[in-house]
This record gives sequence, C-alpha cells and structure tokens, in this order.
Amino acid sequence: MNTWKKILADSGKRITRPRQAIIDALRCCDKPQSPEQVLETARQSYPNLGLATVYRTLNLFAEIGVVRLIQYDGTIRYAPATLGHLHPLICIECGKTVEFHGDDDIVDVINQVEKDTGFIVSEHLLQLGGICPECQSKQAENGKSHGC
Amino acid sequence: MNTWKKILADSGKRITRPRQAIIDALRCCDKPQSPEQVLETARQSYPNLGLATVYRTLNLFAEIGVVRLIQYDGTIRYAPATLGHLHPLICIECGKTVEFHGDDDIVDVINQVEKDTGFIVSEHLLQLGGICPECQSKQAENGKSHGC
DNA sequence: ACACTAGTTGATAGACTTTTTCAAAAGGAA
DNA sequence: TTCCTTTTGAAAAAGTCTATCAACTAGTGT
Repeated sequence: MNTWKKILADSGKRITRPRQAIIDALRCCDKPQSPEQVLETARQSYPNLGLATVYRTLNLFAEIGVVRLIQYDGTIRYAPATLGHLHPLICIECGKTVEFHGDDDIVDVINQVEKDTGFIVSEHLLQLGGICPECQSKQAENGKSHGC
Repeated sequence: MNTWKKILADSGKRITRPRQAIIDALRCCDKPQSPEQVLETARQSYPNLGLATVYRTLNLFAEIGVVRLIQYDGTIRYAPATLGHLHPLICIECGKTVEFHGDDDIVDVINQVEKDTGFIVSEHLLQLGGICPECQSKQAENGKSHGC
C-alpha cells in the first residue's frame, strides 16, 4: 500500500477517486503547481473534479505531510513530499523540482542559532533555487542570444 | 541616508510619505505582518494611507530586497530584511522574529547538492521556527496547565 | 453481495484578497 | 517656483479561497 494511502487510512480518512486524481496530478509533472493547475491536470483523469475539492484535499494533504508548500514566484504552490526530511530544489527557469537531503548538515546551523538566540528551534524550511542540468544545456546551445 | 532610501533613489523610485510609513510599520513590531496588518499599523502615522498602496509598496520592496516574504501559518507575510544574507527565525507561539546569519554553514549543503543533482544553485530560502526565550519562560511559569 | 453510516463530493454562493483604473496629488530636478 | 513623471487613494473589477448542503460513495459489518 502506498504511503499516502496508509497515512490517510490510519487517520480515518478515505481513499477516493478525487484524491487519487489529485495525487497523480501532483506527481505527473515535477513542478510545483497552483490549485488551479492541479485542477486542470487532475481533470484529465477525473473530469468531474471540483475546485473546492482541490482546495480541501491540498489542505488535508499538507496537514498530513503528503504534499509540501513551496514558495514560488511570490505565491504558495504545492508539490508532492517524499517522507523523511527532504527539501525541494527548484529550477528558476523551468520550475522542475527535485528533492535533496540536507538535514544532517543544517543541524550545525540550528545548534549555533539556538546558542546565539536562546530560541528552541523546532521547525525549519529550506528551499534552494537554481538552474537544472537541462536548462544549463539549453542556455549553452542558444549562446547569449536571448536571456529568455 | 538609510539603505532602503538609497536603493529606491538609485533605481529611480521616489521616497514618499506612504512608503516611509510602511517601512516604519514593518519595523515597529518585530513580527511578520500581512498587508492588512501593515495598513493598520502604518495608518497610525499616516492615516490617509490606502490599501492598494500597501500592496504596491510591499511588492516593490520585495523586488528590491527591502522586505522579505515569510511563510507563516500557510500564508505569506512581510518582514523587513536586513541586507547581507540573513535568515528569519520565527517564534511559533508569539510570532516574534529575529534574524540569524547562517550562510557560512549552508555553503556545505549547497556544494553537496550541486554535486548530487547537477543543478547550479543560485538562491536559497531558509527559515527556522521555534520558541523564543520569553515564551519559554511563560510556559515554565504556567506549568503544563494549558497548552495555549 | 448487500445495506448501512459517516466521510466526501461538486456546485453555487459568499467572503476575502489582490490588482486595475484613473483623476488628483506630490516628489525631485532645473 | 515650475514642470514632468511617478505615485497615490478610492472604487471597481478580478481573482482566490471557504462555507453550505443535498447527493454520492468508501469501507464496515452482516
């Protein structure tokens, strides 16, 4: 059984066709999507899907950790979240998003900050941006002709 | 001349009373604020301020790096940004926000990620959350009586 | 397989948030 | 001060998100 199904079931929630369609939509393209985009994508496999359900489901999934909120272009978008403490790395050209594992390394940062500020740090948000290998190739091909 | 004024002037923008009031509002309380909250605070020193101006100004300030967007409670809020690469640390009880310097340490993370993924990393978003010293004291005083 | 029950859904309306528009006002250079 | 351009406030428009509710459905027990 898939992890997200198990998490839902364990918390007394149901596994429904709309929810399945929304998960699939999030996973089909590896870019963070807005609720509107999720609706559009998910309707390809489940045409009856309503917008309200998308919002409800994204909120639910965010709560149980199945999706993650990503700050992109000044707004908040959604991407599937692998369990375990992974962080998103987003291409600022094409939006392609991959995950990386960086917790071991930021433990040092957190320890230092706790010492300096007296805070007890309990959560962190780490998000990197850059240019993915594909977009690097494209830029090399096109030369400096157009910054796109 | 204050940094934000210099940045504005250098990019051909004007230093106006509404903008001054908005900066002051952001700085007066050390919590990330919503546009609506900024309006309310800034009107204490400039009662005629309009909501549209708050939105326009926050967007402008975000572009030139004078304010920073903070993901708080599922929404995006605004806080003044000290120049230099500082990151926000937000109290999840009271919202108090301080800045910390953590770039030296995440350089290692970034190098590793670049090696692993082939991305060229050019930006990062790091935000920590926890309990500030004041809220720690309060919790200690009140015992376990109410999780608040 | 069937029926039952509580969680879930889609559609619409409503609330809220953000942007656009435009005439009036104000900053800053000469 | 004068002039030109940017900026502003108010209102309208557009966009985003949530609440409501009858109809539907997943998952349980029979």
